[in-house]
Amino acid sequence: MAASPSSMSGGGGEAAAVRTVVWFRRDLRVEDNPALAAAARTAGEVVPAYVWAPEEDGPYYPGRVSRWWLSQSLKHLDASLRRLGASRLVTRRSTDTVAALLDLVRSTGATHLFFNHLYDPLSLVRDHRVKELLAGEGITVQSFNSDLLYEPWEVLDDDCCPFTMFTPFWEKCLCMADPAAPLLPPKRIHSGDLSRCPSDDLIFEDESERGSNALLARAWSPGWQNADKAFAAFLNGPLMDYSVNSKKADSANTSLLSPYLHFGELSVRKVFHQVRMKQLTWSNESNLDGEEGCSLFLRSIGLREYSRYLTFNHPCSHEKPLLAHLRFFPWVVNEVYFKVWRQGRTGYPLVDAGMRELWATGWLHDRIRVVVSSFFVKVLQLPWRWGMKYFWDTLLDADLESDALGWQYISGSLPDGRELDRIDNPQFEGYKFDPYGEYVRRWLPELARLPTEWIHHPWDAPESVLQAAGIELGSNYPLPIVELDEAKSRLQEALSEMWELEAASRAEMENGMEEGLGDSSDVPLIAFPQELQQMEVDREMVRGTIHIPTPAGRRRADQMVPSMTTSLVRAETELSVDFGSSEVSRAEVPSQGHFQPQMEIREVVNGGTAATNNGVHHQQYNLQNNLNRVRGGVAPSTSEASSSWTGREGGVVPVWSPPVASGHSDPYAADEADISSRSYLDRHPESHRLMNWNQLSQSS
DNA sequence: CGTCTTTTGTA
DNA sequence: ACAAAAGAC
Repeated sequence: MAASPSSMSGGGGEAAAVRTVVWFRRDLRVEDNPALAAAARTAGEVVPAYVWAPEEDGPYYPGRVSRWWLSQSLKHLDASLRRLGASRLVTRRSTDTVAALLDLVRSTGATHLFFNHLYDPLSLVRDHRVKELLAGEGITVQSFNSDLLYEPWEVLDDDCCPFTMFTPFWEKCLCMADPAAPLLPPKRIHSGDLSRCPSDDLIFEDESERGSNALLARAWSPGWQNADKAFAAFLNGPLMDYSVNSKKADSANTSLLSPYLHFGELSVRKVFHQVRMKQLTWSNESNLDGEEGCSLFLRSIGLREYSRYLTFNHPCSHEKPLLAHLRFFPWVVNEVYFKVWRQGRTGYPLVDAGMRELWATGWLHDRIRVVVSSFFVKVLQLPWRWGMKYFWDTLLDADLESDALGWQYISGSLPDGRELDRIDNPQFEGYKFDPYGEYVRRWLPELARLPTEWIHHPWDAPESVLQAAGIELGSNYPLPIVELDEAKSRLQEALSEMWELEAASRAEMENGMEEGLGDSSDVPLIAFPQELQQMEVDREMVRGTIHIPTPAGRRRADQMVPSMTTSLVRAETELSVDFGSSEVSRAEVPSQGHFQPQMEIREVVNGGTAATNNGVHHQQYNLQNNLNRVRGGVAPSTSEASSSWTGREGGVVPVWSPPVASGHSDPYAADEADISSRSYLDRHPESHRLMNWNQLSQSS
C-alpha cells in the first residue's frame, strides 16, 4: 500500500524538477487543504489550477446563485494564493476536464498532479479517468481527503459492510478515532515561471444575471477567510442556543455555513474539532442546552457526511429511490402544480412563503426546506427529482449529494426516511415554526394584514376578517390548490397502486427471467420538464395580469416573486410606499443575528429569465452494472411485508447503468442504485484501489 | 393521580 | 414501526 513510487515518472533528476499542479475543485481554501499542503511539501513548484467545465455536469449545470458564489470564491482563492507567493490561480475553460488537465500538465511541464477527493458519481468517474490518463503519461497523480471527516470506505459496520441507515452510521463515526487535526496553510508557494501557461477568462454570469447577482453580494461574502469568520460568529453566537432555536424558521439561528462547506471553503474537520471543543467546555459548565446544540449541529455535519457516503456507495442516489418499491409510485406529472409550487401560490402560506424566499434569495431554512419538499412530494405528489432539480437550480448552497439525500429522505425512499403516507400539515407546521406569522408576512405581503390567528389558514378566516385584511381568496391569494383530505386519499390510492405494480413486476420477473435483459417492466425516470431545464420564469402567469409600474432601476431579470392580481398589486404598492425608501428591494438573504418582520417589496417579473442553463447534454456513463447481488441479513426486516420490496430500475436522464433484471425476494431490490446492492466500491475496485492507494500519501 | 389513547418526532 | 410525550379519562 505504500505511496506507490512505481507510478512515479521521470525519476532520477534533481529535486528542483518537481512541479505539481494542484487541481482545485470544491476545496477552495488554502488552509487544511491536503493536496495543496502536500504539493508545498515537495519543495518544488506549485501550479494551482481550476478547470471550469460545467457542461460536463449535464442537467446539473450549476444555477445562477451557485455560479455567482463560485466566481467570488475563486477570486478570493486567487488572492490568497498570490499572497502566499504563487503567481496566480491558473484557470481553464473547457468542455473536457481531462483534456484540459492534460494540456495544463504538458504546458507547465509538471510532473505531479494533486487534488482532493469528490464523491459524486460524475466526479468519481472523471477523476478515475484523470488518474489513468495522466499516470499513463508518466505523471504522479495523488489525491487526498479534504471534504470529509472520514472517507466513505473507512466507515463500515461490524460485518465490514457499508451502513444503510444514518443513525448507526453516525454513531460509528463518533466513536472512531478523531479525524486528523486541520493543516495550516503552506508558508510559501513558488509557482516558477508560468509565462507560457495561459489562463482563460472564466465567465460565470451573463448580462441578464448581473443585476441579481449584485444583490447577493450584500448579504454573502464567499471565500475561505469569510467562511472562517462566519464560522467563528456561529461558534460564539447561535451555536449555544442551536438546540433551542432549531424549531424556528428564522435563519438567524442557523449557521449559514452550507455554501462555504459545499465549495470546501471551510474544512469540516476544523468545524468538527472546534465544535467538539465548545461542547467540552459547555459540558464542564453543565450547559446542557449548549452541549446538545453541539451534538445537533455536528449531526447535521454528519448528514452532509452521510450524503457523500450514500452517493459513493449508490451512485444513482440522485435519480433513483434507494428503496426499490418507490420506483413504482405513480407520481403526478403535472407541470401546472409544479409551476404553482415554484411560484409560491399553493394557497398554503408557510409553503408559499418558503418558495418565495427561495426564489428571491437562494436561501431557505432547513425546516422550511422540509416543509416545501414534503408538500411537493406528498400533497402535490410530483416526482421528487423535479423538486431536487429546482433546488439545484436555485439554492445558494446547492449540493447534489445533500439534496439527493434530503429529497430521498422526504419522499420515503430511504430505509430510515420518513414514511411516505404521513402528510405533514403546513398549517400546523406554521404554528410550530412560525407561531407569530412573521415569516409568512415577510414573504407574503398579500397576507401581511391578516391577524396571526388566521395567518396559517386563511381559508378558515371569516369573510369580515379577510376583507379587513384586503384579501380575496382565489383572487389575490389562492385557495389551497389541493385540499389535504383529498391529498390523503389520493396518496393512499397511489400507494396501493404502487404496491400492485410492484407485485406485478415481481411476478413478471419470476416468470420471465430467462427472457433476458429486456426487462419490459422497467420504470423509466420521469424526465425534467423542458421548462425546468431552462429555468424560465413563467411569463404568461404574469403577463395575464396587471403589471406593476416598476420603479426605474429596479427592473431586472431576477428571481423575483411573481404576483398575480390587481389587489395584490395594490397591497404591494402601498407597502412599497412605506418601505421603499429604505432599500429593502434587495433580494433578501438572511443575515446573521437579527430578524425583522418587515415587508418586502415585490415586483412583477417582466419576462425575466432567471438563468439560462444551457448545459442540457445528457451524458451517458458506462458504469458497468453487475447482476444484482443480495446482501443477506442487512435489511432491517426480511419478514413478509418487506419481502415484497423488490424492484427494478430504469433510466432516461443521465443513465448510470443499463436496466437490469432484479433479484428475487430481497427486502431491497438488488440493483445499481438500490441500497442493498453491492456498494459502488465493490463493483469498482479500481476506483477503490486508486483512492486507497492515495489515501496513504495524505497521512504522511 | 395513574393508566390508556392519541399525537408527534424520527435522517 | 416505534418510542416518547402529551392528552384524555
